[in-house]
Amino acid sequence: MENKNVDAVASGGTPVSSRWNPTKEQISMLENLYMQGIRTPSAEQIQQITTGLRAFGQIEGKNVFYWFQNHKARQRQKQKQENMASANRFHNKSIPTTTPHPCTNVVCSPYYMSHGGVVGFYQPTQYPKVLLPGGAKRRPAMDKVEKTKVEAGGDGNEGIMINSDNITCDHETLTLFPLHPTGILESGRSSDSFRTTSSMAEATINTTVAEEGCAEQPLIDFFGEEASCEDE
Amino acid sequence: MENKNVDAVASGGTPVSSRWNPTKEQISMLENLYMQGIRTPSAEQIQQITTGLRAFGQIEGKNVFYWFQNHKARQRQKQKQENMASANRFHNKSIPTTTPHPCTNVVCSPYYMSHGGVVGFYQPTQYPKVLLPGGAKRRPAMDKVEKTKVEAGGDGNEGIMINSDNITCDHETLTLFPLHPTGILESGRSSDSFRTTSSMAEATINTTVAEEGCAEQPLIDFFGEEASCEDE
DNA sequence: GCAAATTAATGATTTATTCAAG
DNA sequence: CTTGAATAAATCATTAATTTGC
Repeated sequence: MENKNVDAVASGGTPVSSRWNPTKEQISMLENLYMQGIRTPSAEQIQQITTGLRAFGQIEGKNVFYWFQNHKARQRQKQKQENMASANRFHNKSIPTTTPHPCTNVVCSPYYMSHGGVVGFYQPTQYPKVLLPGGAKRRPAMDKVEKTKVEAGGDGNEGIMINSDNITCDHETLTLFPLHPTGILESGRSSDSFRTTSSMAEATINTTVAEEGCAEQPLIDFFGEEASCEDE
Repeated sequence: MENKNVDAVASGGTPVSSRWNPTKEQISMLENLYMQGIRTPSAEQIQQITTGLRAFGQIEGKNVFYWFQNHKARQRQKQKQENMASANRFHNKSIPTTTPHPCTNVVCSPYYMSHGGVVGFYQPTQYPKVLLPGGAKRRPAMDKVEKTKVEAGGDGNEGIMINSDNITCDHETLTLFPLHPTGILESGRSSDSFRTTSSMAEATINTTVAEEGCAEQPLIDFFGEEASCEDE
């Protein structure tokens, strides 16, 4: 009963599970990461998380990605329902089945981390919720700072920024999963224009194709040139 | 005047363009593909298209993915506006600023290809639009074709299926971009459970990291184990 | 004619919704 | 019913068109 997800690609070579079945440990760790404030992990983070969690069972990057997406969304809607319910308790009006515009400004959890870094497994009872007032944009980054010449010479301190909705991690050492407190990772600068979850859309398919050399490739090949199978 | 997008990574070494700037040829080809019915290319297709279009300039898989997403969405909303406008001309009622539910069932263009295959650059004047009746599901592709044992040995004829919303490409040889009519590609079996745009969420980051061996990796490393940098 | 300012297009992300497996 | 997976809608942000003042 422990080993919930059988490896699924066992003997026959045919995968018997079409979708990821997370292990207890995996879920626990993902939840922990979420608790630490990670809502939309960057590509690198996804990669790291995946690599880490792979020790506990079959997992891919997209699983991590989807997990965060879904968890965030569902936590939010749960929150929203709770909010609506409590508001309803106050006003005692019947909720119309088609919710008109139930204040969509509520975000889930900025979740200020404790200053030190290592947070571990502690469970906060409640996430601080913030109601953005009407005119609050979602991404405070670079509002209109002279677009034409951005690199004029400002502080080169944009750092990692984690980019989630409004995570305010103002220190650069984000200990994502300090099981061992020895992990002193220094989240260096990503040194690229990527910052958000461009983990998706990288179109890598390295799971599907790119398995057996050239023989599996020619699906489109619309140029009709001598399909050189060697991408680059 | 002609060469609109300069290479942008020319001499200085600093990339001055943060986002993809498609070439005229690239756009033309993408539009052509779209016209042929491709709306949500599969991972393999994205890969192929990207490889093909790379001959005309810097391009990545995610660019292709995003292009199709955006183009589809914007074609759709353009259609919707047109429909709304014409309906408005009939009824002569003031449009409420918040459109109630203006028949969202309209899809853009199934676009039956000509039987031969080679279509080339010809431009149809108008796309045949179809109105799905109410109960049309969104994903007709591979309704329940036993994912658990994909390669069991059934008819290896699932082909590419294009999987868009309701593209009805019932023949397997979809010449995507027959500049040279010599491209007789046989759309082989994809042989995996992937079919839709799982091109996203693959979390590959091979653009951002994975550039300089091990030194760039340790961002998360949450397990604190001897970060072996070799994923597998 | 040209560069700064403004607007329009559109590439890139995030969020919401939906489908279906377990 | 829960939740992984996928897609569509909404939104943000950057680049090209364009206008405008000189």
